[in-house]
Amino acid sequence: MKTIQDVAKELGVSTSTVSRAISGKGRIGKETRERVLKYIEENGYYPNAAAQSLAQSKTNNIAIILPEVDTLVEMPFFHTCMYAVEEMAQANDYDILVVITSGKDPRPLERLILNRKVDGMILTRTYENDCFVPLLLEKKIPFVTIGQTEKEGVVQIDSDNAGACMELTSVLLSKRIGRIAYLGGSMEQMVNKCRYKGYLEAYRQFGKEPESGLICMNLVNKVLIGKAVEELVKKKADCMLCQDDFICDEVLHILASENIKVPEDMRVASCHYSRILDNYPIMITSLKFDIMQLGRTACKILLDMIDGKEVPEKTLLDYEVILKESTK
Amino acid sequence: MKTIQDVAKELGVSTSTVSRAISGKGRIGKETRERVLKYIEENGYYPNAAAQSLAQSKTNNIAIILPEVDTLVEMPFFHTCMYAVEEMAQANDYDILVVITSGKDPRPLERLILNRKVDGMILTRTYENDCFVPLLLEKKIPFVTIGQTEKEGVVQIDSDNAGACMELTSVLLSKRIGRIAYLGGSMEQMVNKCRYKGYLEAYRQFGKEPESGLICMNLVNKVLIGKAVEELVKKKADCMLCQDDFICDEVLHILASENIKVPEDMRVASCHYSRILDNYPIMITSLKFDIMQLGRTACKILLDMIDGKEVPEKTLLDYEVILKESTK
DNA sequence: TTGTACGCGTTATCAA
DNA sequence: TTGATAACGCGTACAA
Repeated sequence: MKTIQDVAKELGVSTSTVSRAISGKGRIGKETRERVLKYIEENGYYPNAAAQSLAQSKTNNIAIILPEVDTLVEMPFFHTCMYAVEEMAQANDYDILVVITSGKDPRPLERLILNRKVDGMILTRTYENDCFVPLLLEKKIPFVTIGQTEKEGVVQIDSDNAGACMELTSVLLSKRIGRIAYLGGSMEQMVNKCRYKGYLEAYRQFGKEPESGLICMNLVNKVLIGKAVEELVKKKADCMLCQDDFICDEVLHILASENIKVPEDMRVASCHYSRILDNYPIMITSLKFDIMQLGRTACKILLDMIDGKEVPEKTLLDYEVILKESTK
Repeated sequence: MKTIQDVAKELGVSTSTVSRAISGKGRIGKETRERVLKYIEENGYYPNAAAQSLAQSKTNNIAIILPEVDTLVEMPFFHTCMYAVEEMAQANDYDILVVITSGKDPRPLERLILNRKVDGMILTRTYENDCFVPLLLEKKIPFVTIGQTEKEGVVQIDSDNAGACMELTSVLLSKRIGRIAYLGGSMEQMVNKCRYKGYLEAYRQFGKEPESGLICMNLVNKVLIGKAVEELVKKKADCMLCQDDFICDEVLHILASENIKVPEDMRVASCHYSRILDNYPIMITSLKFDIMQLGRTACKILLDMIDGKEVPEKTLLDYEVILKESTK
C-alpha cells in the first residue's frame, strides 16, 4: 500500500506538499497541485483512514441506531431510514456504522463514543424517558433524533405525526364519523404520543371529546388487539383509527375473520401506511410519510452539525392524508 | 479524553506496562497488571480506536454489503441477516459498517478497502458473474458470501437451497402432483439458480422431466408474474412452485382475484417462507431457513478468517420443508 | 518484569 | 510557495 511519503518521494516533493494538494487546505502552487493530483490519479493513492482519523480527530463515520424489531410491518420503516441515511452519507464521503439495541441499554453507544469510532449519531426511534439522549448530551457528541424528544436542545427531525393525525381525525369527524375509536400501541414511543395528541386535538377543535371507552392503549401484541377490537365492535364504534400499520394489519385480519365488512359495518384508518396494507382487497385510508426524505434530512443535518454549522433544532416534514374506501 | 500516557503517569509506570496490562500480551507482573486494571476500571480509560488501528493495522470493523431492495417481501431477509451479523460482531468487539449497493458497482467496496476501514466483508447476495468477488479476491481481503459462488476458493455460507428445493419437489411428486410449474425470478441471482437445480434434480430422481411449458423464468415484476399465472392455469398445471415469496405473494393475489381456489383448483408452494405468507387465509407449503443462524455463522466464519484460522470453504445450513394445506 | 524509543500514516505548525 | 518536524495515541522490539 502506497503512503503519502511514497508519493512525495517519487515526485521529489515533501509530504506536506502532497497533503496540501489533496486536501486543498493551505497555500500551494497551482502547478504543483496539478502535478500531484495527476500522479495520484494515474498511480493510485488512497489515504489510510486510521492515520487521518488520528491526526484530525475525525473518523468520517456516523452511527445509526436501530431498535430491535422483528415484525414484518415494522422493519420497512427502519430499513428505509437506513437506506436513506446510507445514501446521503455515501454522497458525503461518510460511512455508516449500524448499531442494533433494545431501547434500554446505552452501553453499545457509549463504547462507540469513548473509543471515538464515530463523529455523530442518528437515533431512529425516540422514547419517553429516553436513556440514549442524556448520554449523548453528556458526551457532547453531535446527534440527531428521528422522532420527537422532550429534552431541550436536542436536534430532531420528524414527520409531523401530530399534525397529520389531527388532520386525518378532523377529516373523519367532518364526514360525520363521530365515534372514532383509537387503537394505540406502546405509549413509551414518542411517535405514538404525537399521534395520540393529534387525535385528541382534532376532537377539541370540533368542540368535542372522544368517549374514553373508545380509547385503547398499549396494544402491543395480537391478543390485546384482538380483545380491543372485540370490545369496540360491541360498543359500536364508527371507525377504528389504528396508531400504526402493525395494529391496522391485525385489525383488518380480525374483522375479515369475523366477517365484518369494511367499510359497511366498520370503517378503518391507519396512522401509517406501509405496503402491508396493500394486501387487503380494500384500500385503507392512511397517513403517508416520506421516509426516504426523513432519513436523508436527518443525515444531512447531522453532517452539518459535525461541520459546525448552525442547524434548526426542530425539523417537521410533511405528510399526506390518503383517503380511500375503508372510510367511505 | 484520557490517553494511555495519562494512565501511565498517574500510576507511575510506563505506557508499555499499561498497554501490556490491557492487552494481556507480553510478560507483566500479576500485581502490576491488577493495579492497572483496577485503576482503569475505576477511573475509566478507553483506547482511541484510530490509534490502535494505525498501530496494529486492524480496524475491528467489518462491512456488510446489502443489495438495493425495496419490496416489503425482500427486506426481511437482509434485515434479519444484518441483525444476526451485528449481534455476532458486537459479541466479538467488532462494529459493522453497512454498504448498500446495486449488484453492479463495486467502487464503494473498493474505496472501503483501499482506505483500510474494514478488516473483512460479508456479501449478502451473490450473482452469476459477480463483480464483487473478483475485486475482493484481488485485494486479498478476508470475505465470505452468504449464498453460493462459482469461483474457486471463496468462503461461502448458504442455506441448502438446492437440497431443500429438491426435497420439496420430491414430496410433491410423490403426492401424485406430477405437473409442477416452476415460477422463477431473476436467474442472475445464485440463490435462484440453486433452487431451480433442486427442482430439476427431483424430477430426474423420479425418472421424469418437467414439461418445458411449465417452466417460467425471469418473472421480475408483477406483470410478468400475472402473464405466467394466466398461462399456467390454461395449461392446467397441478401446482405452482414459486421460487421466492415475492412471487408466491403475487401468485396468491392473482389466484384469489380470479377466484381460483387453493388447493382445490390449484396447489401452491414457495421456496422461501416469510411472514408475508401469513396474510392469506390458507397456510402455504414452503421451505423455511434459519436466517439468524445464517447471519451469525457467516459473521463467525469471517471473524475466524480475520484471526487467521482455518475455515471450511463451504458451509451448508439446514432447512425445513413445511407442508401445509396449500398442497393438500 | 519494566522502561525507552521508535514506527504506524497523516495533518498541522513553523521556518525557510 | 514549500519543507522539516512535531504531534495524534497506541503497540512493540529492544534494552535495562
